[in-house]
Amino acid sequence: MDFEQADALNQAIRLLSLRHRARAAALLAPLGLHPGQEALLLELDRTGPRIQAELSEALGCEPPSVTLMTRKLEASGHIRRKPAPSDRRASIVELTDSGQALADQVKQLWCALAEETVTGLPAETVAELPGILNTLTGNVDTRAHRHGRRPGR
Amino acid sequence: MDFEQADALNQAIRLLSLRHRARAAALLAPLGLHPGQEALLLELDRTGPRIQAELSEALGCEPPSVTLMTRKLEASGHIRRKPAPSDRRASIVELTDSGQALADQVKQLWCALAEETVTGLPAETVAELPGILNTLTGNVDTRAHRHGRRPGR
DNA sequence: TAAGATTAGTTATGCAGATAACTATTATCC
DNA sequence: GGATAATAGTTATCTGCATAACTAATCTTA
Repeated sequence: MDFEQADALNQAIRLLSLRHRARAAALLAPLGLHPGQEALLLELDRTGPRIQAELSEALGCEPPSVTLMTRKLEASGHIRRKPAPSDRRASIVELTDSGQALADQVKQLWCALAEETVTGLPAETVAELPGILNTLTGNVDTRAHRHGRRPGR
Repeated sequence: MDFEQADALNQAIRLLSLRHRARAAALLAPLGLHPGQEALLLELDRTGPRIQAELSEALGCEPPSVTLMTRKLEASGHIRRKPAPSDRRASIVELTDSGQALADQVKQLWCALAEETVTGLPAETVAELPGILNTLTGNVDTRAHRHGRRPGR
């Protein structure tokens, strides 16, 4: 692959990251959320209470990041942490009522953001897009090989 | 669009951002670069000396970010700043010899990263990918409307 | 030309996310 | 059982990028 193509791709990914995150931030701000926190709420909404190590794995970020996210969401009353009965090292994270309500709002925003994002693309392309992006992610994922987890999808 | 699809898309973009950036960071680290800095070097390599305001526009990040990037790259000797003759507010940024050499190395890395990223995708999809991603970026770009610049592409 | 608006750049501060180094607990294996 | 390894979580510190507030220079215009 020549440099022109490579740069077009890498730069496109970089810019999409910046702009999609910025747009998400703008949409989440009225809810009092910063980008990244919504992922934790959605994950808890999807699968129920989890310990932080599982959240770290599911969100694709490192344990110290989860520590900070949970601390802030706990401080704002959207999640609760309680000790895991079977393992005194672990703490279980779950949504509070306010967190559940917030997650429901985020889900609506999330739909609006996704629709806005794919505006103007043919439905067929839209349908393929998550799979394509997951392939790209899996190709550059150095994380998947660390804990015996197989690459994305 | 229902939440499942929307979340699949938003999450895929978020994860691709994290992993592509992390992979870039791993590749750039041996050159002594942090992710983001390579974009500035490549831009200067592409178009020659620019003032910071132009770099801010081209890189898609805000002026204070450019201030910090240029300061660090100047400290490491890869770029040089000189006053603009026609505008005493502006400073012109250009590559040093070491910066030019570094940019050439980055260009090679960039090709390797792009090829790694699209592994396993059909060539036709790869060819369409930058355009698709730029469309997505343009759709969520709140920046383009600020300085009379038309969206993406 | 003098007043106001715009633009280039910086500083201060806040956030997300990373790694490194550490504690406390649990698992493994001789 | 007891030493060792692995795991859950935290703290400290680093990065990039953001906004807000500011200075200095240039442009506009009345």
